[in-house]
Amino acid sequence: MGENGSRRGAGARSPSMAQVAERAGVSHQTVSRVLNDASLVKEETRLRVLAAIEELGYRRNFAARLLATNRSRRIGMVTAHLALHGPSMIALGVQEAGHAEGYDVALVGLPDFTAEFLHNAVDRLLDQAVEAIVVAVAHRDAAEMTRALRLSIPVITVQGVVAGTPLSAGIDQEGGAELAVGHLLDLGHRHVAHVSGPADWVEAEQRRAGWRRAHEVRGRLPGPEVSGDWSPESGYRAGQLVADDTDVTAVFAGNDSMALGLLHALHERGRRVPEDVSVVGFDGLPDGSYYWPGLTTVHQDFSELGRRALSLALAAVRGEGDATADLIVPTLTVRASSAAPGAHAPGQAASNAESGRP
Amino acid sequence: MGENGSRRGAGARSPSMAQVAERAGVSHQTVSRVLNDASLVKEETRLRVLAAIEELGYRRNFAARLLATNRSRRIGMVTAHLALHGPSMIALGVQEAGHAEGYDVALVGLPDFTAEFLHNAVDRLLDQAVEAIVVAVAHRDAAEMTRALRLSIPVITVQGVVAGTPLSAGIDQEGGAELAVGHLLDLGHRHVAHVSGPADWVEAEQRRAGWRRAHEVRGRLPGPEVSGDWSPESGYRAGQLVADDTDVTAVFAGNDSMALGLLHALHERGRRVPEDVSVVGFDGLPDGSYYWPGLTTVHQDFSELGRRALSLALAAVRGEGDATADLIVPTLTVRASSAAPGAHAPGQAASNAESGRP
DNA sequence: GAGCGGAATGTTAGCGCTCACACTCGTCCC
DNA sequence: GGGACGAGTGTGAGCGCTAACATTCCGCTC
Repeated sequence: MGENGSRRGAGARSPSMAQVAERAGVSHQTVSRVLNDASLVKEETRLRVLAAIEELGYRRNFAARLLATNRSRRIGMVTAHLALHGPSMIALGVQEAGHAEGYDVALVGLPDFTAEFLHNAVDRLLDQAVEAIVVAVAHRDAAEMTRALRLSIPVITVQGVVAGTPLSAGIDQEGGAELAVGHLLDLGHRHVAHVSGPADWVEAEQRRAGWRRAHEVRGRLPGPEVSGDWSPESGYRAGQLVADDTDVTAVFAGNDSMALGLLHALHERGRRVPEDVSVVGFDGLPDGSYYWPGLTTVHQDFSELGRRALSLALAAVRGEGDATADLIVPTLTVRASSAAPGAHAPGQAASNAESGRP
Repeated sequence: MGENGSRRGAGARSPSMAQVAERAGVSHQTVSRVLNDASLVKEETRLRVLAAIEELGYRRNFAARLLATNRSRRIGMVTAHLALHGPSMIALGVQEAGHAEGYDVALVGLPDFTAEFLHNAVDRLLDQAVEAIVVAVAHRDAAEMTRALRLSIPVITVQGVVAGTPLSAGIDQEGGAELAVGHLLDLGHRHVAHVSGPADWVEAEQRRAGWRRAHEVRGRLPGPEVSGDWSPESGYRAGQLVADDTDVTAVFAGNDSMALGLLHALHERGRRVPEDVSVVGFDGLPDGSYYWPGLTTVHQDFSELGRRALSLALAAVRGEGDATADLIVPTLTVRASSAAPGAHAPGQAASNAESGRP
């Protein structure tokens, strides 16, 4: 019984090209042609084939196609901290841009950044025959570790990149930090304290450099530095120190999360923001404008970063050489958490200086 | 020149099983056996094959294997709002659990929830021959829309599920909400206001139901209700209304983000939290404990949810029927934002009632 | 009406793997 | 000492597709 012996495999096989061909009364190759370069097929035949495809609910078998062509049209992406704003936006950007180019993007999220996880992730992607891999891990070692794998496909790094590195796309961290700190200094603060990120992150180092540079170009000495680990908790601890030092009137936090913890500590110790202490963050988290008070921050365009990374990947796949994307210039979003030193609370507007929304 | 004519395909082909076989002096089938059920191969041969694999840097061709077996060992997952805490944690949970079971997880993030995007995403996954699809989209229509596709593979829904629906895993939203609101009522608040989520989200409805129920079982009438859309902005607007109504001493926000906006509005209007108004959220965002004041919230175990979804998927793939996972019971995390009505500010501890950390 | 050329289609041979089955050995038993 | 047996291995076909080549068909020219 039944029309098909289907002696092996798991689930029932879906209709094959041959079946479509039979139904349309043509050869399987004509079906293939319709699906690929329809140009050489007579319109009438084409329609007949298309109808057969429709009727059978045929869909091209990816595995067979890949086996025959050896081209997966798939890009791999590995990212740690998928739960964070930046990485997930980058991933989304890469995916969208990939789809627009007819590429599929295989995303692997690392539960944590270790050599082993990275190895596994890459392994998994290679199994999927990806044509290039985008690594969005900001750890200092990540880029090196990935290159150390000596893959035969292009590897694009994003985040934690040094300007000019081939096959990398990044955001100008130092410039962004300088922008933020300059803003505070120009408001009249004598110097600015810094809560830095972990030393083994390239970006932490770059933001720190921008902080120092902003002081330098104005002929000032930088304020005190406290080291954190990106977490709100570390920002909170830093805030406790800062709150006790009345010499500090402005703080540049290495990211928005630490700024959040910092604000918490300042409130707890009764220091007013921005009247007593101004705070500026980095990242542009969407929630930042609802922190108390609304957080002045440096906004990074992560989606754009993802898009650039993907186009680098494609260029490399097409053998167009190892290009580098220009660094993306971040922008400063001024809200209520930064003001001139000793400024009066400007009423309700204290909450958030952004126009339009709260 | 060269040892291989390699007349087609893109990049150079990697070594094949046949080449490994030749090098090891065995048949390709023996190599296959070593890779699969090593049991039937003599130890000595096995080692020889393994050595050849190592030397050649051989890796099994996934496409060929898939073509022959018709089993991809791949699960698809589609999620909207990948940038949000919940969805990304679920995705991570699914991925991890999948890997542990030897399955690969293909993740597609929807830039937005529309029928077209969903369609595309599913199409993409089908191309990859996934054996099941986990849909983590909480929109009311999502589950229906996905089922309407009449796929021949199992579809597991997660988020926005109704208890008892086959092939679904979820968190007890109503129970969680009841827990939160009960906490406020038991602190002595006469009634609790609610900032609800969008009406077309199942979860918004369920949390709302829990809010009502908590009042009901205590013989109270619920407080006023304001509708929001999950965003901090909508929470902020709701907060402006709540702040003007001194009758409101406690608010249950549909999620933590809205709670954040709500807090912002209350501060702006000079209403103290928790002395004048208590606030409780829902989600358990990691940042919540650093909001000002630390946010009492309902904590959901998203990773566990992801894990359960995956195991349902595997069970379905193995034809073990359309099971349902028990609803996960969320827990209440009490912090400084909730207190008895009219309570005095308990000094520094006001910031956060959690023990151990700030 | 033979011959030609290009458009349209068909035929065949793999891509690298797994599955089903065939085969070759020793070993053991009656 | 011949046959049964099982451990270990080899052989051939086929999964569904594409690439290269072969073939047919048709309208045209001279």
